[in-house]
Amino acid sequence: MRPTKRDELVQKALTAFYRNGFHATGMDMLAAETRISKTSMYKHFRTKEELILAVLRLRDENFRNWLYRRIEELADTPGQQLIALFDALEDWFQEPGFRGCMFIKASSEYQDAGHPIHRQSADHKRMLETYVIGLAQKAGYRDPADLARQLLLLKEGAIVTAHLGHTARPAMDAKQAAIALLENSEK
Amino acid sequence: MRPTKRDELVQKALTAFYRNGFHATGMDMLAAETRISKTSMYKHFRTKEELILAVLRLRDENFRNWLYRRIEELADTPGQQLIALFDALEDWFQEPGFRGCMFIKASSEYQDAGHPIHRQSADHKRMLETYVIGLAQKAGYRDPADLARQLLLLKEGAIVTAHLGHTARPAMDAKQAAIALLENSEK
DNA sequence: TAATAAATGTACCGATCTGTTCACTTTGTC
DNA sequence: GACAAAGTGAACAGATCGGTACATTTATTA
Repeated sequence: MRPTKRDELVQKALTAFYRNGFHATGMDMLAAETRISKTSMYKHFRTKEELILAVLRLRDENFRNWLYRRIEELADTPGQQLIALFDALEDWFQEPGFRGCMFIKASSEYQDAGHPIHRQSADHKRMLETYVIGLAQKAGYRDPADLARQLLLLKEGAIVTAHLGHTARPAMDAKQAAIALLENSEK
Repeated sequence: MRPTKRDELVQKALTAFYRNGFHATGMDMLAAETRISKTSMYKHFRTKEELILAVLRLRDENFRNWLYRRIEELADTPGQQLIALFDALEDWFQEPGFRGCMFIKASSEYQDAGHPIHRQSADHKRMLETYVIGLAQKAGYRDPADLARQLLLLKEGAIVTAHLGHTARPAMDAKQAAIALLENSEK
């Protein structure tokens, strides 16, 4: 189907929420910034929460697609791709508008474990975990899940540290640590 | 010296902000929850932001004191203490009210690099870094700063992952990774 | 006991919040 | 050109936002 006002709204809302936060971004402000009328917004989404959930779905799709492709560009073998993950992170951290992970932010503002926004954020992290476990399996490691979880701790740590410190350095710190972990892991 | 209303307010505000978030916790709600009148709150703090900054100061003091002591209880030598950090984290994750790192949340809701709340959150992380570098130095590692930054990435990653996944497991994942990193590091 | 400081309750301010209503204009399709 | 779908602007509701005003009560201390 053709891209329409709805997609345009979700895309622009993503930008606004990512830059300003969820609670801090009101629907009036959103209407002004996207130049889409409030009436129209509420015709597509019954509540702000539904809009946020749509934004998170788009973010998940965009981010994972980007990451997977970038990793494939950077490395050929699964073993090298596990390391290339951190080179991709560095690219991300160096982007001008980098403000950390949208899902960490979302789960920070909607903390209840049962809240749809919190659950959807957790889903995103689980999908990434599945992906990295897959790489570790293909690379032939004996405990791919353990290894993947450790690498992902480095990834999450690098994201929040890069955001708080306003530097891309954590990407390379994490990469060095990841290399050490891989060298230490049995096949 | 008896605890004053001011201290009581800051202490209770900490609990409320930690559980509900900063934007989502209004001053009226805060007054109701702490049973301290709004008038009184605004006599001690001119703005909500000033209150939040006081809350973060208290949190920093409480958390670092707790962490340092717990680590000293758990291990004697600097080398062992670097690992005990992750046992301490596990204790924290298992506490009933655990909701992640207050400073990550704060910097998530107040994202501008120059914002006082963001800066103060970054200060907290810097002080922790100084502490861990100190341990790595005393333990005799050749590149204590590099090692400390890597260990801290594991720590931050474990915190956000424990919060999102509602499990304490990331503490032990991080601990295993930390042990591997230490074994791999030259003295 | 009297003076003083600290805390209270309540009502209020203007602004903003999420969400709705309504009359009107644009757009795409047959 | 007719018609329906989609989008618009502006006003509005009821609640809440951060913050203030004021008169009253409670504690501390001389």
